Amino acid sequence: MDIHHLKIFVSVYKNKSFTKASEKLHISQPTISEHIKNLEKSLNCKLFDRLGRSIMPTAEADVLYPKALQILDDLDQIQEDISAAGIGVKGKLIIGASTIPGAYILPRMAYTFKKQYPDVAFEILIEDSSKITNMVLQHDLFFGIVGAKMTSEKLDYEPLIEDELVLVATSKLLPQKTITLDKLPSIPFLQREIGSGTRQTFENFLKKNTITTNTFNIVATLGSISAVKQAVKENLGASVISRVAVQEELDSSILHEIPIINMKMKRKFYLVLQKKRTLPTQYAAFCEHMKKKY
Amino acid sequence: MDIHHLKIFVSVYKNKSFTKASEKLHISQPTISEHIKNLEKSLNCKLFDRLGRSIMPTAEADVLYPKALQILDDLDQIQEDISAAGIGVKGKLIIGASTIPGAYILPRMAYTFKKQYPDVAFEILIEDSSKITNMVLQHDLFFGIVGAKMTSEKLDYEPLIEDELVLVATSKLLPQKTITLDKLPSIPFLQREIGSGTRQTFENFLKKNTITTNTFNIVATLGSISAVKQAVKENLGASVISRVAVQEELDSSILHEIPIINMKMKRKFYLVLQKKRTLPTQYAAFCEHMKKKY
DNA sequence: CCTATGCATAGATGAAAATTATGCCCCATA
DNA sequence: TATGGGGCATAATTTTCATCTATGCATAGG
Repeated sequence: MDIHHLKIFVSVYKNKSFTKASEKLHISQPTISEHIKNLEKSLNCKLFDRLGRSIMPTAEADVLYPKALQILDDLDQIQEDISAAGIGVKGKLIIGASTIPGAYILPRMAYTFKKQYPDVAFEILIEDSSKITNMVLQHDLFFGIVGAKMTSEKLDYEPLIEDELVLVATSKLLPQKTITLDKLPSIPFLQREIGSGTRQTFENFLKKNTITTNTFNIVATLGSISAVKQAVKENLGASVISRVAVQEELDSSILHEIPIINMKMKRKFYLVLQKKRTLPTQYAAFCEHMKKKY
Repeated sequence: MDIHHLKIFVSVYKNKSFTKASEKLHISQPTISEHIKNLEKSLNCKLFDRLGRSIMPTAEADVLYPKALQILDDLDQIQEDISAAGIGVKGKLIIGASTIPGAYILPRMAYTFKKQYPDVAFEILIEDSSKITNMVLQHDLFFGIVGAKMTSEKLDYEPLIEDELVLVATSKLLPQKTITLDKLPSIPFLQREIGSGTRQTFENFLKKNTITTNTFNIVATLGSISAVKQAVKENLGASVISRVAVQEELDSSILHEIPIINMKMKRKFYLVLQKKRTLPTQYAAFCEHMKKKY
């Protein structure tokens, strides 16, 4: 049984005539005869009594007719639904991000995006960059926002946000306006745990200047940005933190930034997605939204 | 869009692979590729991202999948429904009948039939034979039960019931056991109105014996069988009535039958239906039921 | 880097769908 | 009762399209 059979059957039933149906459908009358015959065979019943000059639907045809109409309607509906599927920006957005973008960038983005498209819901998954990237590779995520690039032919990286690691402290602890690299070991320092992206990035910058944190005066090692921030505020020491994570404290002068002479620790966050993957509408829209904002 | 496309799409979606789908469906992999491509074109959207070694359904595919499943299920359901349509004897039976069968034969038939098949409902339409027959010819009725045959190539007549016109009266009015034809004019007689099948049949029998009712002693002309019966019971006269219509009164000796010497007024009732018309199950079953009973 | 796996493409083949031509049946009309 | 036209069925031919085999190209895993 085939859609075409049903269409022909419906037209014959409506027009109560093979010939009229053939005219309506712009196909020849023998074709109609043939298809009705096949449909009757496949359903194993007679659908129309051929009375010579006219035809009469049988009881089976009366049963079939509304069901056939239903199916044809459903099919049309599918076409519409599929076309409409892409129109509205709505649905869930599951977005992977590493710590900084997940905590300090995405929430703001999500907020402004949701104002524009209220029918979206966000789910932000915070994991380290490599885990996020792997999830994108395994199609567990449509995209992620990460600080580290992984070399893979399958992935597209789009630079999204400029960030910078800055040395911060209270002005009480470090009243000076600037500092030189060689003075760093002399100040009490708060660091993140091993594996933290911020710590890794920082140590990479140090390595370029052939320095390690071994010589540093480490007051404490803390497991999160907010723990470090809290400790800095309480004068336990200075620390190197993403600017975006301490922007608020810098603006309100709770903390202050001490530029390190001859050292800019810029870094970028990237949108990572699979080159060949088709993005659902809401993801594509959010992607545009983010690019526009920066 | 075609059922076949949907089947293939569903299999690909389920198996997350063109090749696996092709194996399941016992068709070649290029065929699958081709069909998915066509489906994508007809829906004007991408359904799967081809990632080289694997595929991923797009958002549109996620929308399509449950709908496609639904349609396929509905189609299967149709097959079943049509097959099942003929199994149960149920539904409405609209049956045309002339007066005698409509009043004295069909109700009993309907009663016994409904005991066997409780899910049927009867509607008995009482009109004269020619009107019933025309309704059958115009497909307003599947069949009728009539006393008069009409010559038409389109119709099938099946003899159903033997009936007989009998002279009845109370034993008080006509105590004799038999009567001769020539004595009829001497007894008070109740007749039906012109146009009544019973009167016509009776007069036809008289005509064969070169008699008319002109010489009869007509006490009254009455418009229905029950009116005639009532009048006979009240000793207004004798009358000629279908045996089936007075069987009860004869059995209980309220009336008695006076055979007319050398005169048998047998007649038949026929089931009339269109040769080429397919009967719905309940009609076919009722037809068999009636033939078995007589 | 090589091989196996999986989808796409091209060309060939065959089945099915559509068409034209025609026949038969029924009905209406003269 | 004969005749013509309308309507479905059948037959033979053409066209279309689904399917196949062979092959190419890309990717993932060893």
